[in-house]
Amino acid sequence: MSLPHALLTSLAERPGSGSELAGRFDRSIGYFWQATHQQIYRELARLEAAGWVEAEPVEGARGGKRRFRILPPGREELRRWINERQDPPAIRDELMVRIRAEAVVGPTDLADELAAVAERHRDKLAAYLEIEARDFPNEPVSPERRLQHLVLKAGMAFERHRIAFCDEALAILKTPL
Amino acid sequence: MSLPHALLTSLAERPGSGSELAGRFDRSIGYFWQATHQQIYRELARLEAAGWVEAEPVEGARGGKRRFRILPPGREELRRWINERQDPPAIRDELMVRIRAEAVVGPTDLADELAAVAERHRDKLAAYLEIEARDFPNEPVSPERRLQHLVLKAGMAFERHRIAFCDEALAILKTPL
DNA sequence: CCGCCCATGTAAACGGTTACATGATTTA
DNA sequence: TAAATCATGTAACCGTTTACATGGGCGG
Repeated sequence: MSLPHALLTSLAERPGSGSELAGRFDRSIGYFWQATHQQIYRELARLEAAGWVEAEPVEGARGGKRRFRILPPGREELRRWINERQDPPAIRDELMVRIRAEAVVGPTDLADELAAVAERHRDKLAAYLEIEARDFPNEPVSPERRLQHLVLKAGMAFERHRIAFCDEALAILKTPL
Repeated sequence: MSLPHALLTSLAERPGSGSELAGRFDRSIGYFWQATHQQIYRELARLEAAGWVEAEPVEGARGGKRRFRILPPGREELRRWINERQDPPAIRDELMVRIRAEAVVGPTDLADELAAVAERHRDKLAAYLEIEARDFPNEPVSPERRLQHLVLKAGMAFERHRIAFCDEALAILKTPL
C-alpha cells in the first residue's frame, strides 16, 4: 500500500492541488504507481488529518482549488517508510496464464493478440525513449538525477523484456507442427 | 481478472480438489498468479454454477473432498478468453516509488534494504534454476513444452532484471558525494 | 446565457487479504 | 482419546475501480 507515500513523494518534489496530482499520476509517478482522482482526494484528506500535509486555497482558481504542501512530519514519515522492510512483489501476470492455457487447450488465435500486445509495448518504449532524450540528454552526475534516470531505464527494460517475450512466444506458435 | 481462467487452465492440465488447487497456486501456476484457498473455493463454486466444471466426491478421503474436472463449456470459455483483447498491464512498483522518494528526501538507509531485496531475488532465481534443471534438462521440441519453458524463462528474466536494478541503484547510493 | 470543462467529492461494486470456524481423519 | 492436521467454508476489512453528483468559471 504505497499510495500515501507516493503522494508524499510527489508533494515533496513540488506542492500541488488534487487535480494537479491526478495529472502527475497520468505521467511521471504514474508510470510506476497509478491512482484515480477519487483515491487521491480521499488520501489527501487522510494525509491532512494526520498532519503530514497542509493546504491553502488557491486565489483566482475555479472551484475550491487548494494547493497542498508536505510538512516536516510528512517528510519524516516518508523517510521512515523508505527504510521499512518490504517483501519483493509477487508476479501477477495474466499473459503467462494465457500462454499456459494456450499450451493446454490450444491452438487458438493467441498469436494475433501477442502481436498486438508487442506493438503496444513498442509504443510505450518509444514514449520512454522520447522522455529520456528530452530529460537526460547527458548522463547526469548528481545522485538524485542518476536515480531518476535509473527508474526511467527500469521502465524501458521492462518494455524491452515484454517485447522480446512476445516475439519469442510468436516464434514458437508459428512453428509448423 | 484472471482467477477463474487460471483455475480452468489448471483443471484442464489435471483434475483436482480445492486443496490440491491451492497447492498448485503455491507452486507452478502460483509463480504467475496467486490465490488463497478462500478465493479458490469461492471461485470453484461459481465455475460449477456456470457449468464450466463438475465435481465428484473422492472416496476414502477425509472431509467432503471433491475432485473437480473441466467440462467442454469450460474449455470453450477458456479458448474464448485466450483470444480476448487485453491491455498490457500497468506497472505498479513500490520499489520505484521508494527510489524516487529517496532521491527527494534522502539520503536514508535505503541501501541496506536494497541489498536485502536483491538477496531475496537471488534466492528466487536459484529456485527457478533448480526447476529448470529438473524439468527441462534438454531444450524441448513440442510447442507445449517450449511454451512452458518460455514462461519459466520469463520468470528468471524478471528476477535477473530486479537483481541488476538493485545492484545499479546500490552503486549510485554508495557513490561518495 | 447555455454548454462545456475543471475541481472536488460521494456511492456502490469488486477482487484480494486476513482472521475465524467447522467437521472429519490420521497420529501420538 | 487427545492433539494435530486436512479439507472446506464464512465473515469482515481494505484498496481499487467505475459510475454518478455538484458547483463554479470559461467560451461560444
